[in-house]
Amino acid sequence: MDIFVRYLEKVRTFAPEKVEMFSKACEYGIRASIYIAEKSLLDKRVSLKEVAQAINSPEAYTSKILQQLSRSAIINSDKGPTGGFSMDKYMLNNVKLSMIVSAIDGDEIYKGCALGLEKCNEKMPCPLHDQFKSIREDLKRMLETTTVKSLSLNLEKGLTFLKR
Amino acid sequence: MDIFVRYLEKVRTFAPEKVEMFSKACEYGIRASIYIAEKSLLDKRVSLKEVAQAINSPEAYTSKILQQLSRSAIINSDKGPTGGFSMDKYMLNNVKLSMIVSAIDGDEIYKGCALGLEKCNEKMPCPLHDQFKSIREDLKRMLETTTVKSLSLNLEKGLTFLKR
DNA sequence: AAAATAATGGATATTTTTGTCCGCTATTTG
DNA sequence: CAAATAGCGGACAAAAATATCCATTATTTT
Repeated sequence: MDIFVRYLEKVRTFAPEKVEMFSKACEYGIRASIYIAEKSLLDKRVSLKEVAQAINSPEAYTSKILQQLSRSAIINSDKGPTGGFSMDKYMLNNVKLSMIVSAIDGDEIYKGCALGLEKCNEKMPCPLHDQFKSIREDLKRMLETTTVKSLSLNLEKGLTFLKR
Repeated sequence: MDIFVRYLEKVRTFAPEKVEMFSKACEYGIRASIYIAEKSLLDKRVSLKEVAQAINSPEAYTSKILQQLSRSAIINSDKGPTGGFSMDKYMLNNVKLSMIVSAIDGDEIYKGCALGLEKCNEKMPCPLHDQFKSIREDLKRMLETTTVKSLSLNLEKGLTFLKR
């Protein structure tokens, strides 16, 4: 058994430790947005510290991501005492997940080739082009139709969770 | 215009440059497997150099990935002159994409939580749990049902491409 | 048996992503 | 207008992914 474990450890020395759908930055960005939206529904601003605690993320790194979302006009940020992050009524009703993802990760996940080929298209498809077509389209449609508001409402109702 | 370009450059200094579905290692691994399978259908072994050229990947890095696939018993490797990589008849008929992906990237893409939460499940779902359910299932099903052989046949027919 | 060939394994280097630190700026409150 | 608060921006640090180098091992050919 011990030998087996060591073997497996050795086997994975060069390969990625974890591969997920979005980057960590994007995961934090989505979680933070949902939390900020939830509080904005109650007309509350939230500080960086509060956000980081609520979504269990590193504070300084989260700060960078919120800056990015703020520059992308998805959230508002205000300095000084009583300052913090918020989402205005218009954004609350209109921000889709796709906007957050493209502000942080870009559009590669559902636009790029699954095998990383630069020139992969209908005329010159990679071997997985057809197989991925519907999956990418579904992902795209889902991100473009899901509003942050709807997600924050479920969160507020205690139906979903942002931590751990 | 110049100012605009500089602004955009600055804005993305902290975020990922590119986020794709699979790791680079896995992309190379899938492409290499399809190429090796194509040649194995003609009872030909291929060298590392030939593989790297065919799929346009860094040779030394590709070597590591082929080692991993070899250790995972997905491909065979033989040393010495006339040596190289190949896939035996049994593997040719049975290897699914899912086997290559889990040998390199693991199962996180379709098993893990889209928002990176460790304990995300039906009882305690993240805000995107339901939205991602069918997408992850579709991805899983596709990877588990697509054979490398079928992909290599399309490649041989000139219907698909592995480069650029 | 020697030479040539091709993969292997370990060490190391580079690049990207993730994460931290800290002085600065803007805003509010007293 | 001074003090306190909270985000901003730039530099820096750590960790992970990607990539390279080279000596060694196994195999085949001569």
